[in-house]
Amino acid sequence: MPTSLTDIARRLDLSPSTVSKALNGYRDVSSDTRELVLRAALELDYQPSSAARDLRRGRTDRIGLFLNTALEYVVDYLSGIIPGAVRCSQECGKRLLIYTLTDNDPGQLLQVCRAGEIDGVILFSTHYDSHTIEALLEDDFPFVVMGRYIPDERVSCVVPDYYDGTRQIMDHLLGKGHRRIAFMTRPELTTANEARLRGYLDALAAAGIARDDQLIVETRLEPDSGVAPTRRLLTLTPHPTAIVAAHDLVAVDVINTLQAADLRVPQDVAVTGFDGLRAGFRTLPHISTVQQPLERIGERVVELVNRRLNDPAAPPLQETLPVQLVLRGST
Amino acid sequence: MPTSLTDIARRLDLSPSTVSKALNGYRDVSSDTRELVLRAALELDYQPSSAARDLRRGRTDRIGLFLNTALEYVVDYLSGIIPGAVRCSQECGKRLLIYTLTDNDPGQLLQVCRAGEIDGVILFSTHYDSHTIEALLEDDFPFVVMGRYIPDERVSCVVPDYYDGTRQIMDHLLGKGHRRIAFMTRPELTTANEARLRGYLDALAAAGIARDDQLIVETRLEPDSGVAPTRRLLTLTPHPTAIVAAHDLVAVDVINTLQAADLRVPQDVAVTGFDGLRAGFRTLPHISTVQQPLERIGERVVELVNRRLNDPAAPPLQETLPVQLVLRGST
DNA sequence: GCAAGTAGCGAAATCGTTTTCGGGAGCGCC
DNA sequence: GGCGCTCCCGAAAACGATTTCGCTACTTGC
Repeated sequence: MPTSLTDIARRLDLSPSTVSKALNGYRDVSSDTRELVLRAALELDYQPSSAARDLRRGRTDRIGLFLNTALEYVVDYLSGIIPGAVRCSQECGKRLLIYTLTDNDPGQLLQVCRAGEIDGVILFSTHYDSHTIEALLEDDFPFVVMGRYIPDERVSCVVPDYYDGTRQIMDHLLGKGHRRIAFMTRPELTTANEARLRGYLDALAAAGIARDDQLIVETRLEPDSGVAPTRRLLTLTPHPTAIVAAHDLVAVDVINTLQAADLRVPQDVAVTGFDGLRAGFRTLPHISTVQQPLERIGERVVELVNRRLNDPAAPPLQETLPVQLVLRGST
Repeated sequence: MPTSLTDIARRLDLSPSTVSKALNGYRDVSSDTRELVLRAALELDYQPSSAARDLRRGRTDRIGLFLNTALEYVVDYLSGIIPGAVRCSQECGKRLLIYTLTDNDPGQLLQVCRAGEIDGVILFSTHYDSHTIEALLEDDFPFVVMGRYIPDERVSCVVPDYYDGTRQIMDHLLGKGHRRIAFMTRPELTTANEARLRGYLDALAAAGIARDDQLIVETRLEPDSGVAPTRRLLTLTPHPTAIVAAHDLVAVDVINTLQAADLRVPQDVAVTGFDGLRAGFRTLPHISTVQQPLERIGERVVELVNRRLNDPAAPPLQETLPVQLVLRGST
């Protein structure tokens, strides 16, 4: 049995109210008793029951982030996001919790929110779950979507500039003289993929290069998902001289596959990634990529949730954060 | 305002007690009213307030896992552990929460435990924090240590067989004819490192090879931490023909460094990893390693916490799980 | 017809806080 | 001496669930 507030009260022959007020910095308690209370609390390792306190105050000062554990990509990405999110939530006096979904069941997210386990939630699903979002809106529950643009002015989101990032990559490759540039996209029709594809096509058009659908291939988020598409690209004659991968983890597969086929990177084929994950350093050469401001995304996403918590009437915000081309060895 | 139990009671003209009993499967409520209650709960999207319920029941059905976000290694390792832990905790009717420590402050862990936010906790710190463990023992708070053997019969832990794994690696390398085998250890004096070192030395002794301290080098857990030690090993004449890395992420660095020095893996130098992380697939060749039963570790660790929750008198258990040598291209 | 049992429900206590309200003591001021 | 004020403190009502206990009405058994 942990020590409770009444334990301290009994020990000092005070009322629970006074003890509570002493601990919470109310002014109507003498500095002498405050001193006594604080000392006793320290001695007894007192920690207020979070359940009781949450119940009474009607809030938890906790923010949840839901994680789909199935995907390696998610973990790498999150490890970049979390430091910023944690720091920011601490500054806001909140705690960041990561919930692990079993079977990626979005129903659990709604359960947790409705049960009041958390005050707000950060959505980072790899699939756009419109039902969940609709339910959260209906419940008027604070949430922010991360890494995915949601075309709905009622929902806040923080996304990197996919379009600009892709154009920067393309301009870089075109500047190096590449003309046959392959593009790897993902099968899902998200606004992110759409923005990247648009960046690719616009850049080609601006350079006066005709679109060649054979050079546009799909990859998934699973491990080794970049291998097969790369092999397919190599069967083309002439094969592309540059491959724009959907993200860094795919780029790793691409480079490994190319090197296994005795092609040199970047001399024979240049490769680019996206996101700026740490995986980009795990190949030789290191991967040229578009660095997302991961920490900053983490910060902003928590800030937006927090803003909404402090002011329920705060209007939703849709933020696009600038990205940066990082040239390493693969181009 | 989410719907509460009394909302349902008012709507159906019942008492809160009856509604609660209907929802919780008590038998002293007619099937008719039960039906009504369940229907109403569904219609109103009712979810019991977790704070109120936790407070009244004196438990939360939540298990916490504390994460030090600073280290890449931790994230990779955890992504292997989590699926098993999540599945098992769901089967036990618990939820697994990941807490993010700010500044890796162990005080926060005690706060969370004492506040009753969770019923039990899984410890996975990269530093052995004896004060935290002592405090948890004193509070009689359920916890299990993961991936680290704690020489104290009062604490439960689940660890892979570091000694056997290292011996398997060594026997494999010795069988291939290697005689100059370098060993990378970590600076901390943990039982895990000690077991690995012992495995290395015992294997050498069994093969009648003299210990050479120049071949034993230290690495840290940070990115690129394998680069410098590898370079140092290459200055030796003759340089080692095999390098036993502390874990897979270091092995990646080792391989990259070797290849950058125009040495072929495994023809010129063989390399082994440890743990069986996904990073082992991100090099060419893939890394020969010792596969930890990651999912199983996740399962067991949750099971041990759960066992302790169901039976407070259950004696602590210290489990060593078998590991498996996985040969890929790097040896 | 009566005692005993059962089914179905509600009243009320409880978990440990927070917060409002009021009250007594002490003081200064006119 | 009365009035108003400040300073401390405690009583008590919440928050929303769970759970014990008791009550009524009805059935059953003899």
